[in-house]
Amino acid sequence: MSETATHPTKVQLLELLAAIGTAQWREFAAAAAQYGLTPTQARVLAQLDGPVPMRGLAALLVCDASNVTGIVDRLEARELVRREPSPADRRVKNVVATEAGREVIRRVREEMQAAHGALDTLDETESATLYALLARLRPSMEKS
Amino acid sequence: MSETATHPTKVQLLELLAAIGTAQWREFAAAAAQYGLTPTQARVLAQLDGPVPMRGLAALLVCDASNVTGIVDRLEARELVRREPSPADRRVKNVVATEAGREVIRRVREEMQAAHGALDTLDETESATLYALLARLRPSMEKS
DNA sequence: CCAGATGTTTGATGTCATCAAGTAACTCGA
DNA sequence: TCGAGTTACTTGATGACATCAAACATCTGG
Repeated sequence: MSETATHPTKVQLLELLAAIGTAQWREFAAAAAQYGLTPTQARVLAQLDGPVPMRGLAALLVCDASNVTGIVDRLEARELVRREPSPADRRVKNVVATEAGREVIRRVREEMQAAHGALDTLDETESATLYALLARLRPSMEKS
Repeated sequence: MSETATHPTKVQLLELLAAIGTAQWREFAAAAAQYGLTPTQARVLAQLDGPVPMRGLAALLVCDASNVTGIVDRLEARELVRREPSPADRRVKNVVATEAGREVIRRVREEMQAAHGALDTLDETESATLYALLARLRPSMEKS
């Protein structure tokens, strides 16, 4: 392990971010799996605070709309989600989490937090600093 | 938008980390796609500094060994990778990046760095601080 | 030397991803 | 108002990943 605590290179920072990112993704996948969900299904469920049209889910997941059909089909088959027609636009189907769906995603979230005990070792100043620095890395998502 | 810059909650930090993680993953996927690689293929290629047995790749990817067979098949079909028998153990096949494979992954890495201009806005003190804080979040990955 | 463990592949199956095409419904201008 | 164009969703074809179970060759230890 190298001694670069004082001046990490850009590459080192990128790699560290990537390592943390994949670790977190695996934790999320594991938590979802405990409830028989794929990561993608859990991700969809997590977006459903209110009714969301299929098209909106595709935008959130950054994927083709036709993909969402199948994902919601599987969630619906397990009664975690419901399609209901939009009153405003008969083309649109709004996806809504059922009570069971909300319960499942609530538990997944709980486990994610429990898994991250490391965050508890940061004091308030440190977490504020970390948050501020990370916020500057958050992409605004301009076009390429 | 809430006013919690001074004291972000654990949940907010987790969400910010997740947002950055998925953004980075998408950038990686986009960079890989420019060379006709799937994210997984690029990830495998990135691991191949030296010869790595199939089993080792499965461990790095945290997936079933049988999965690696197909991934390496596709990379090998495009001459980005080669299987060579291990001299030490005739069961083992070592995967090695070809010259073309090394070149491709080098370019993917370059684009990743270019994409992250945001990192350049951190001065040395800031990046050192960020690195130190993130390092404390890096999981040691004990068993469950 | 033989029983068990290990490394790789194959085959079956399921989920996620794309694209192309089709249907229904909305919108807007002529 | 009517019709062309856009939008929302689904279906079908195809391909990459992911798992598991099973087969096979090879190593390893007693």
